[in-house]
Amino acid sequence: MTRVSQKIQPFSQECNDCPIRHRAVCARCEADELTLLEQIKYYRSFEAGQTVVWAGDKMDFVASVVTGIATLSQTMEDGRRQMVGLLLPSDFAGRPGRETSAYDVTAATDLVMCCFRKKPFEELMIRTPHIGQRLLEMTLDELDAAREWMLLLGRKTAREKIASLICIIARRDASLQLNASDGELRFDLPLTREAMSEYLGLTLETVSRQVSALRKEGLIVTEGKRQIVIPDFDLLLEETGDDSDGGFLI
Amino acid sequence: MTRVSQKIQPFSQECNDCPIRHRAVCARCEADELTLLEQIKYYRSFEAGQTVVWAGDKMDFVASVVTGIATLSQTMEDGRRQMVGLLLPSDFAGRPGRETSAYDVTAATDLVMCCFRKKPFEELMIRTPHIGQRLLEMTLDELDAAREWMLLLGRKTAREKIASLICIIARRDASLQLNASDGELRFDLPLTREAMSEYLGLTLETVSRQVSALRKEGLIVTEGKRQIVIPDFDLLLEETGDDSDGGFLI
DNA sequence: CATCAGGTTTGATCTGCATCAAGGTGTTTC
DNA sequence: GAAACACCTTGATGCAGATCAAACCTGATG
Repeated sequence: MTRVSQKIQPFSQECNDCPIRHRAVCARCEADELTLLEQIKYYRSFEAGQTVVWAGDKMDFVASVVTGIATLSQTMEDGRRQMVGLLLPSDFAGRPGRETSAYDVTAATDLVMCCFRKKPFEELMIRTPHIGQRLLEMTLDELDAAREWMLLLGRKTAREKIASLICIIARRDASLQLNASDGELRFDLPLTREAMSEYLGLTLETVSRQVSALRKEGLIVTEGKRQIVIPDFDLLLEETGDDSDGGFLI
Repeated sequence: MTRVSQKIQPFSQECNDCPIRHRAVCARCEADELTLLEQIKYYRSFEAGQTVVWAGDKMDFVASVVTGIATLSQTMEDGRRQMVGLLLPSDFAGRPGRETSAYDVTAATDLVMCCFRKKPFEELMIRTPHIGQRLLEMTLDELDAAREWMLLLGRKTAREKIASLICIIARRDASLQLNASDGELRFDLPLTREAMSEYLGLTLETVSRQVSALRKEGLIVTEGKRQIVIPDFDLLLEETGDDSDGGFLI
């Protein structure tokens, strides 16, 4: 049993529409709450590259990702960009109690989001406190992920950053698709080199070079454009600089 | 009126012991809730440099900073360290629902914390939902701060990092002490060069050089060891690389 | 007062990543 | 099928910040 499979916490796919992702139990989705959510929800689709909202724009909804990948980014006046959030299916976007978006929200791939109008959602939160509780849990998880990310940005080398990102995606992907066969791990890396560079605080040239380096050393195998195979997850994990156990759980 | 004073959101000093800091209204501290908190709280003092808990250690309390500064840091196997949280008076530490600390918690200065035993605190959270609500609000604020911090770590130059840190401390300090006289701003920078470097993802030599550079250019004035004067806050703000308005609020 | 220790500054040199530049690959469009 | 486009790779060069090293406070201790 490899370290990957140990760490995976599968959660029910059927709950993607629920604004609060469930890690395990779906029964907590009480019927009336779901009915209320039903009434205020609507779907929006975006093509890869499209912007969902710009930083500073009005954002009168909260949403959860159904399929695809969305990113949160900040931009400096001179154009330097840093990704600060990566939203995979079932992840939540938007902040109750805030009028405008603090970040650019962008579709990294084709994207479907399940949106809930903010006002009624906030009212629902007051009526059903366990939505707030779950939101708190999720926010604390995101904060932990952000702090792991800060370590990556502040202290890791380019090589370690790339290895870390691949491991993070692999884990998340595995936990979504439950395709973790021991040893080898195959998945889609659905980010462009540019998106990866924005995630990692590097330039896209450096990303390209380091990916090539890992490929040449056999730590990863690339098939076609975006498909990645990790022959030995533990071996790649050693390149991340992370503590070999404990580690992060994103 | 300078940008500093515009942004300051003073909150009552008397609420330091309350595990949830109040930004404005203190009246929400209902009497019975405070009584319950009274029963499960105790104080702990630490000297500058002491460790409160190590990452991975059992942490059976949550706490808020009464006086002094605490830091959260992560350490890599080879000793590289990155600060991921900076706790000033009234800030909250610890995560309900987690047994062990994910980070090293360290006293950056002499420190007094008001601790609450975790178990009863969690029970209290269930009984009084608005504690959870405020905790959610605070966690969202922390997440925003973490994301601002990620931009700093990933994209800013050493000079911009230093300027940003000084502005952040100045703002927080001003909001605590309400001593914001327009124009000039005087406060304590209570971090060693090493702590600053851990915050910023730099070496302490680089921190020292950049602080000297800002001093030579007159953007800051240092008095004695740790006292800092900012003659013109807006001028320093321009060195941070941040959007001149909007910006971050922590 | 001399010594010491923790923290700070400054200098010299090195290096990892950014920058600038050019070419490659696969996919869409007409 | 050729042109256009989006994305990726690789090479050459430069520089910001790391590293290594030494000296400099300043307050504490005997």
